[in-house]
Amino acid sequence: MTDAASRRPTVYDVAQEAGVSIASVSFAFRRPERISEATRERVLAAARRLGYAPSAAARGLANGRTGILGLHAFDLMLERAEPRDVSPPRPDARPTPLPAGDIIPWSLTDDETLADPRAFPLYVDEVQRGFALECWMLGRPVVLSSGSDSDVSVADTAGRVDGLAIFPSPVLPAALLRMPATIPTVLFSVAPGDDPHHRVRVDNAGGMRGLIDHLVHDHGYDDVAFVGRQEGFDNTQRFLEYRASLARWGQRPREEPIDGTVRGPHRMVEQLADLQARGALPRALVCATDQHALMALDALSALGVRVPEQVAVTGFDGILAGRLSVPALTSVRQPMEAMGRAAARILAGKAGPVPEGQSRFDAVFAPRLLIRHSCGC
Amino acid sequence: MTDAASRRPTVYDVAQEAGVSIASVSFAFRRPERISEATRERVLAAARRLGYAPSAAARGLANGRTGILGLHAFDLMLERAEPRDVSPPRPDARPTPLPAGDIIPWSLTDDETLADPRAFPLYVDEVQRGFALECWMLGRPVVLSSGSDSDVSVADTAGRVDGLAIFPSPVLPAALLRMPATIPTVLFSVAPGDDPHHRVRVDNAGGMRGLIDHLVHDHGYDDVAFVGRQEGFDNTQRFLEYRASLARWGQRPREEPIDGTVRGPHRMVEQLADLQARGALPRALVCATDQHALMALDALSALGVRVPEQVAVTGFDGILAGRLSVPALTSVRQPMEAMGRAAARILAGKAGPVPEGQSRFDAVFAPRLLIRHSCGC
DNA sequence: TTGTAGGCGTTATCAG
DNA sequence: CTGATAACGCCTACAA
Repeated sequence: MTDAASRRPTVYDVAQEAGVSIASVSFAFRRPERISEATRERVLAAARRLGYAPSAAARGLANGRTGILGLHAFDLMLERAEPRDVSPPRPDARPTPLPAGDIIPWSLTDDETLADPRAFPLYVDEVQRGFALECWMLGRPVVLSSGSDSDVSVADTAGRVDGLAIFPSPVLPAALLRMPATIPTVLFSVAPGDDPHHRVRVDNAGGMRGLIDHLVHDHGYDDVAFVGRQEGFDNTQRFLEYRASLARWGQRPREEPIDGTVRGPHRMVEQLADLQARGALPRALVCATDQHALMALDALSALGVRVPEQVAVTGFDGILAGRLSVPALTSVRQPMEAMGRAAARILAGKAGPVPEGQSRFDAVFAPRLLIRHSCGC
Repeated sequence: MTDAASRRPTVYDVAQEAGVSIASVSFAFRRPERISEATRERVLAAARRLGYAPSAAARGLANGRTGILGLHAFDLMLERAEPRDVSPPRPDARPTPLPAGDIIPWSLTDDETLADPRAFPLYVDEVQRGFALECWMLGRPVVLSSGSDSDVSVADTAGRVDGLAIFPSPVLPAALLRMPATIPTVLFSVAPGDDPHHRVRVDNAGGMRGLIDHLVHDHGYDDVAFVGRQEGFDNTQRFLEYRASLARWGQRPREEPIDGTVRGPHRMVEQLADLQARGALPRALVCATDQHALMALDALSALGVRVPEQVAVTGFDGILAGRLSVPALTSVRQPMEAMGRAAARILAGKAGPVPEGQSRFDAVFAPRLLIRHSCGC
C-alpha cells in the first residue's frame, strides 16, 4: 500500500512496526517510567526507522494545551521595512524565485543594510530576545506573529498558544475584543486597567524625571522642548512627566511639542528648520524615543546645528543605535530583556503568585539614565 | 452547567449560540463564499460574544498542516548566556518570582548588558530576523526553538511545523536521524550532501579569497596566521581556502593555526602571549569569525600589541559588534538577512522551482568584503 | 506491563 | 446553502 510510504507515520504505524499497541508507543515517549525498558527500546527503534515524530497538533488537541508561548507584534513589517519598499503581508504572495546560478551575487540579496543598527535591533527586538531566551530556559518553543489592524492574526495566534504577550498598538483594544478570554495575556507598555490582562511596563515617569533633573539641574538648561506625539501609553506618560518635571523646577514647557513620529508623516524637520530660522531653537530636545532622537540628530545636522553645543538632544529606550550616533545619545534605558523574560515567566506560570490583593501582574520596571554625550556631558 | 462558562468555547458552543450547525461555523471562518452573508454575520457575532477562537491544534490535526514554519538552533542558551551564569534549559524550572514591590529596581533585572553588541545581535540573530521577516510577509507564524544534543527538541519542533530550518551544530547529524523524513528541511551552513535537505549557505571560499588577496596584495603582509578551530563546515572551509589562497600567492601558512573557539576552552590567549614572548607574532591574524576576531583584539590589547600597526586582524560574518570595536573590524559579511529569507521562502514553497537536475535547493550566497581599519586600512 | 476505546475541536465529504 | 458525520493523531482512563 502506498499509504504507509507517503503519509507521515503515526502512532499506528510505529505500533505495528514495533508489534505493540498505540498506547505503548505513546507511553514510550511521554511516560517512560510506565513501560518496560525492553518495549520502550523497541518502540523507539521502530519510530526512528519510520521517521516518526509525534504530531504536536494531535497532542495539543488531546491534552488541551500546545505548550507554546506566543509573542505578537502589530505592523512589524511596516516598522522594519521603513527604508525599503513596504509591501504588506500577503499569504498568497507570488513565489519570489531564488536567484538562479551557482552563487547568488550580493547585488541580488538586497541586503544593503550592513547590520544597520537604526533598523535592528530596536526596542521590540530586545524584548523579543528576552522573551525567547526565557522560553528556551523553560524548555518551551515560542511563536512569533505579526499582523495589523482588522486582521484576525492576534486571535489566530491566540489559538496556537498557551499564553500570549502582545506589543502595544493603536489597534490593540479592538484586537483584544476578538480574543478568547480564556488564554493568559501579557500586554507590554499599556496603561493599567480593569481588564484581566497582565502588564509589563517601564516606569516612564521615573525615567523622565531623572532625565529632566539632569538637564535642568546638572546642565542648567532653561528651554527644554519635547519631541514626539502623544501616541501610545509610553509616549504620553513621558510627555506628561516632562511637563510635570519642568514645572517642578519652575520652568514652563514650550507651548506645543515638536511633532514627530517614527512611522507616518510628521513635521519635525520643518518645525526644526522653522525654529532655527526664527532663532528660536530650544536649548534641549527631549525626545519621546531614541528613534525620534536619532531623527532629530539627523535633522539638526542637516540644518548645520551642532549637538550638544547649540542644542542638546536626549532619547528614551536605550537602543543600540544610540551608542553609535554622533554624538552618542544620552537616553533612558529600559531593561528590555528583563521585561521580555518577565512576560514569558508570567505566561508560563513561573512568576510566583500574583501580588496580594491583585488579580493579575502589573510589573513596572525601573529604567536607568544613560548619560552619554548628546546632552552636553 | 459550569461547562460552557469555564471551557474554551468551541464550534459547538458558537453553533448553538448562533443557532446553526458546526459546519456553518467552520465555513463562516474558512469559506466565507460558501455561506450566506446573513448566517455568516450571525456566526461571527456569536463567536465574538463567546470569545471564541478556533483551535489551531484541532485545525492542524484536521487538515494535516499547521501553517507554521520553524527555526531551530542548538545550545542557543549556551551561546548567548556566555557572560553570565549558564544554566541549561529546564522545563521544570522553579518559579523565579517577579520581584515584589511597586517598581522593580534596575539592580534586580540583571540587565547589565547595556545593549551589548558582543552578545546581540550575532549571526544567528540576523538570520533569524530575515527568517521571521519573510514569514511575516508570507503571513505565516514562526516557531523558534532551541535545545541541545540528545534532546528530542528538534523532532519535537518538527512535529509542530510544516517546514523547519536548522542552524548548524556538531550534533546536527544525530538529530537529523530522529527527524521525520516527511517534513521539508533547510540546513544553514552545512556541507552539501546526498540527503534530502535543502541548503542555505555562504560562499566561504570566495569570501576568504577576497580577504587574503586584500591582505597579501594590497597590504603586502607576508606572515598571515589563521585563528580558529576547524569545527563546522564554515570554519573548515574558511581555513582550507585561507591555505589555498596563501599558496596561490606563493606563501606558506603557519604550521599550526592558533587555537580558538567561541565556546569552550581554547588556548588563544596563551598562544598569542607565547608568540609575543618569542617575538614571533604573525603580521596578520585571519580569524574564522568576527567573534574570534573580537577575542583576538581583546587579547592583543591585553598584551600591549597595537592593532593594526603591529598585527592586523580580520574577522568573518560581519556582525554589528565589528563596527564598534576599536579598531573597527575588517571582515567578510554574509547576507544573513537574505539567507534567512531564502530559507523561509524555500520552506513555504515560494522559492520557485528547484534548479534543473537537482533534487533540492542549495542556495550559496556571495559574501562581501567589508574593509574597515583592523586590517591596516 | 500492555491493550482497548473514547474524546479532544476542526475540517471535509456528502446528503438534503 | 446548510446539516450530519467521519476522519485527523494522540492521550489516557480503564480493563485485561
